[in-house]
Amino acid sequence: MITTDRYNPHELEPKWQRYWNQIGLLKAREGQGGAKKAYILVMFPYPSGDLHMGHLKNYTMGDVIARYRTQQGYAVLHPFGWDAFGLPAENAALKGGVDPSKWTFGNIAQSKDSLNQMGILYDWSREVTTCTPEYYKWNQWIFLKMYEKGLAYRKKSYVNWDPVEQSVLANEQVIDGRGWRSGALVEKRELEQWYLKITDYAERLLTGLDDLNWPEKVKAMQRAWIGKSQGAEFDFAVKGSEAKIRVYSTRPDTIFGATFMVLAPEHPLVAELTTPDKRAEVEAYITAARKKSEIERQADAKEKTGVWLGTHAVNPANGKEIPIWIADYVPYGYGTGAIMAVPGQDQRDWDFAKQFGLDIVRTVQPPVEFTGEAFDEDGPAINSGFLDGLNMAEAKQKVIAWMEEQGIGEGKINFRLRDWLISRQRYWGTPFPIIHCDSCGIVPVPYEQLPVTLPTLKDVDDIRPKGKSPLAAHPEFYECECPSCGGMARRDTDTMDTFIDSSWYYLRYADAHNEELPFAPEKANFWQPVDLYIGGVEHAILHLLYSRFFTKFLSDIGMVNYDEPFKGLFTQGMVQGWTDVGEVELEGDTIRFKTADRRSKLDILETLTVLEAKKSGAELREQGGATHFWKAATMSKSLGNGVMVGPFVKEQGADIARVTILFAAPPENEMIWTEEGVQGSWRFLNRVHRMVAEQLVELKAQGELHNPATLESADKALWQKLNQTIKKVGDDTENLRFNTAIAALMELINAMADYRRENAVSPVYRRAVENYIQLLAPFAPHLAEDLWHEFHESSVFMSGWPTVDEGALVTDSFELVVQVNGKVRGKVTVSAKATEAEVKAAALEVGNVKAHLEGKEVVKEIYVPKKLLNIVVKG
RNA sequence: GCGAGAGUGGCGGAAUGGUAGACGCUACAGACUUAAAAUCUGUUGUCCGACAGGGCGUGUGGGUUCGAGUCCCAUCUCUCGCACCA
Repeated sequence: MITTDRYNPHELEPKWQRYWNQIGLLKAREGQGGAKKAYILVMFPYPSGDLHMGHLKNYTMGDVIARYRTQQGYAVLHPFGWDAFGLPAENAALKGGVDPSKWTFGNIAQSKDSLNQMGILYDWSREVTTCTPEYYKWNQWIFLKMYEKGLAYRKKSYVNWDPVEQSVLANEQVIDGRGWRSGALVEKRELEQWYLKITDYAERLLTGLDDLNWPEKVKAMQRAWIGKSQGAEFDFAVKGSEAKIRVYSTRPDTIFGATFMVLAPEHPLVAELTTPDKRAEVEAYITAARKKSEIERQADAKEKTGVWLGTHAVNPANGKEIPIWIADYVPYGYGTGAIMAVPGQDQRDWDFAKQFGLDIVRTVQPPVEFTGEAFDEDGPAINSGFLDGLNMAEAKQKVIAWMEEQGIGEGKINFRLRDWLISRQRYWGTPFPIIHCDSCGIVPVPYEQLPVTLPTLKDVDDIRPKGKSPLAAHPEFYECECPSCGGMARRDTDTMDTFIDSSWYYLRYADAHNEELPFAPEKANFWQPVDLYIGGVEHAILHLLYSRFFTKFLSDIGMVNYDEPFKGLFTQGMVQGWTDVGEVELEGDTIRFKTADRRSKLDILETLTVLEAKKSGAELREQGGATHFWKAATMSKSLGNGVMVGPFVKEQGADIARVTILFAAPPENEMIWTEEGVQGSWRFLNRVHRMVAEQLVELKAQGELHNPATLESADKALWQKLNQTIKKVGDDTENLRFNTAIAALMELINAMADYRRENAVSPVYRRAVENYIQLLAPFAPHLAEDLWHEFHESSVFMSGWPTVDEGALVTDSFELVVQVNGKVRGKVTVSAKATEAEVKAAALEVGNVKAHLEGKEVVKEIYVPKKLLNIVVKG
């Protein structure tokens, strides 16, 4: 019941939130709605406590779609959970001595509160928290299944070591040579660790991308990461040795131009191929290379380093002896860790050859105008014996056939993707269900003994990083009986990468409380695949690739009948807030910062000109007699520029926040949260509120709208505008174009206000008001529900989605645009029934058109029915 | 260097090859008010013009077309991602 003329969100919002809980709105029910199901998923977060508007954008978008689909009568699954294992909980424990579990659940409660206050509805009965044994038991189960299939294995190898986290990292977690979380320079260490054989799925992970409704950018990133290349693998004989050096090349056609060879410093043949007089130099180089960080290795690609081993290989194509070098520009992990260097066709080899005075032979003829160094494009082969004259494709084919005939090599496809290293030397994660037994070796924990539970932390000091697993300090955890021989044995004390947790959580939602299996296949199959997955683009490779891998594996063992988890993906833009970067002083045209903290976080130079500042979107503001530098920046805890959900909702309202987020910009763009934007949302919702509140009595007194087809003039126009809006809001919501959907609603309320200036409340107006509330409901659910209950007993979300009266979209007159030579010269309203000749006649009557035709010869007329007439004249 | 995408008012942004700038913000003017806020009305790309109307206008240069923000070619700038992977 509307008790006041004022729109009072903080009074009505809690009321309807309680109501939705009561009626179980958005509780997922398999089979409801016939065959129509919608699985709407947002990437589950790490539970970090209080939320700000930046956190809320994707949840709001998901909620809009979930509510929209509910209104349409779909069976909707809109679940939520917590990616709860991970470092911050350990850090909090180290800092404050809090138990990681307590800390995590405290944060979850706070975050949940923020979500509820925003009116974001989930089926909380399916909530998933990854740090609970009920969940991670199934990480262990899946791991054991992979172990059985040979997809989980142990390997000793050079791994990425994060010296700050004191743990190893997967390749995907090393960004620009630094740990993705700590930002520390990653070192190489040789360790034995658990790996998952994601490389077995490389081809399927690549081809599966084609049919996905994902942003092209994300697909491109995954393709690049998988990095498929076609070429050949073949042997070079070593002079005076039995050893053969195997190389991989995508350009085997250039083999005649191979004038030297390069091995990666870690290559196992290096020692054997080094002559005694070179040994000291070579060993020094290897030691130096190992110490070098990735950053240093990449620092200046032009500046090549390397050492000749003192020996020669034989080019199998022309029998020439070519020197063997080692250099760190050849990565050991890719291909065979050795290359044939063809400086004529490869710039890196060219640079290396120039640096060390090695031979350069072109084997592809560049065009005459070519002025570059190495020529890596197509052209006729030269200096290449039996390949001469052939183009690249022909030469490749021929040389591979020749290699196979000679028995020295064959065609080969290579991937850049490496196996996934999943061991972590951390406490707060899933223990490996593996036992090491001196007599039996590696023994998997039997399924019936799962879960292997994480021991309670006794001493905070255990998790202080010291390079070995904290669980090794817990004999009560690792001491065990070997399931195979019954003797004394030791559990694996590492924990799993937290990305394991997020690789299948979307399947657990389908059956969150199953105690027999990770999920029942038939339940997963009902909901899968996810129809719309919303999250940040920062997960374009890591999480999305791992999840696809897991789904393909689970599909292979018959757990699901889909092998792509996320049919639709949407990557939302960030929310920025105005940020006080710090106090500055002005010297003429130059701004100089007095503080560095936020300035350096935002990568802003210490001094810059006023013009540069303006160009970057910054503003100078006077406050308390000092000048401060303000700039929009992504909301974050560390910058302190987040608009917090709790206080905002209390003072302004959840619907206002939702509309502000949705209307400000297209959802894939970043948006800047501003006070003006909030004002605009308030004005809009207030108008909607008044539209009902101020004429409630008249609205309720109206009868049903019976025969829309007989409407006249203003009524007819309103009916048409209403139906156009129903169509537009529906289409836009389908396509996640919330900003234009809300713009259409604003247009309609403008049209309705115009109608009321000249007309009394009428049945068609009442229908428009009711449909308006239904269209508004996904975006501003509290207000819509409140207004809806003025007219109806049940929820607006159970009221259906308004259908478009196609007949209303057909007009009986239209505005014809008249152009002369493509320029608009007039407009005239014409009956829809008018013939083309009548339309033209009407157009020629327009005064301004007449003037432009004066004394000219009409050459041509183009008529676009019901829209436009273009008269082409000459003279 | 390679890949993906984007350049439109003072700002965020709209425009199935067919009226460029919807909708909102800002600003200005007016109404209401003792006053302010809120609200309502109007104006708001730019230049000429009192109006009618006209010229110019979607990064730049070409092209296709009766007609181009949209399609094609070239070019510049920006954002994001990848980057010694042969």
